[in-house]
Amino acid sequence: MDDISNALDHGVMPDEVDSPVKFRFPLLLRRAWYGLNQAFRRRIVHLGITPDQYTVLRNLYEKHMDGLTQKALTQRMSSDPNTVASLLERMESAGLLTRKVDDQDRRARRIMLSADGKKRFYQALAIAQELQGEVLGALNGDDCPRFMHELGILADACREAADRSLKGTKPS
Amino acid sequence: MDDISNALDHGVMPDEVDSPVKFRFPLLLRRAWYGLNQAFRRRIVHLGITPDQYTVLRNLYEKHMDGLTQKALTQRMSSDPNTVASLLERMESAGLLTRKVDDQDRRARRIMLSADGKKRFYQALAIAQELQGEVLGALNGDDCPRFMHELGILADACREAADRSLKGTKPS
DNA sequence: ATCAAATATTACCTATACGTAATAAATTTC
DNA sequence: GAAATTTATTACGTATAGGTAATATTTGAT
Repeated sequence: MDDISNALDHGVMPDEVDSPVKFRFPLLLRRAWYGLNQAFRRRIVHLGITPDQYTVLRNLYEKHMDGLTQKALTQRMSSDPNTVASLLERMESAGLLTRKVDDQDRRARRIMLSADGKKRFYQALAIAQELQGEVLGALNGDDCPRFMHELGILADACREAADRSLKGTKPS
Repeated sequence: MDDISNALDHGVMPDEVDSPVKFRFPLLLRRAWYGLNQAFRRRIVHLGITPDQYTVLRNLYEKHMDGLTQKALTQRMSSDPNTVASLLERMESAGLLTRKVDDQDRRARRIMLSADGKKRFYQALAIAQELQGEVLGALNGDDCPRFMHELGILADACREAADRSLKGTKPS
């Protein structure tokens, strides 16, 4: 252990030298994600919903005819069943949506947008689009599609790494 | 209100048409961030630390001579004073670091890495670098620097939007 | 020097993230 | 076709995000 310790102590500051702060993926991702969320949260607080709740509303809106099960919503949100369950519980109490046992599969709950949820979604949608415009405006318009494509590749790589890390540490 | 409702109801599915899921910045960011965190969390759980705690350790390590105040750490982590306070409280209890009143400013607390914190940081660092390699490997090596540069621009834009959203909604 | 304004942190609260275990219903197996 | 397995959800616990208010200190203005 002291070998490593000593080596690093008077050696390089790992990743501080070969990857300056401005180019570290995790740091940049963190900054972007928290910044975007904070901005959005502050702009929709008067609507009585949070960024995550907006994400739920949006997913439900895009499937407003037949709704979604919690499982399906969990996947679309890149989230977790436990998180989604308590999130939906709060949203149901707030009257934003309804939950009823699914007809085909009585284990599942089918979630549906309420009229009030729909109304609040519309208001938040306009704010979200305005914010998205402000943020993406910082990037050269021509670079945007390629950037999003590459971010998608990295996002998939992250998810795959997470899945691999579940069972035998790294079963390839 | 029904105007908007009707317009959207048989009009386009906003952003579902003009921005397919695979190109929505917030969705991709969310997927990448949660995926990366989950992967890292699962790989370091045996060290008894979380991804956020690793971020603290790393920041302290890079300043291991004189430590950091909570305020400084908060900024470097793109985080929040409240969050950092409770995070450090847990880490101090776990023996990963020490907190003592700052000599120059007795309002502030100076945080310093403990020997054990340093040891666990080294172990997590190797895992972090391995993971980073796996994820970034999905991207063409030549595209990486430009991508990081653009992500940095967007991250800054997100933070600025958050700051603007604090006071008068959008004071420019 | 003294009182007001700014600042670092803590205390307390609600919303998430996510791990583990329990439950119930659907699916597979022998 | 009943038992074993898988799957959707809930229950419960710890960690983090971040808002508001209280506290202690430092700074700035008079």
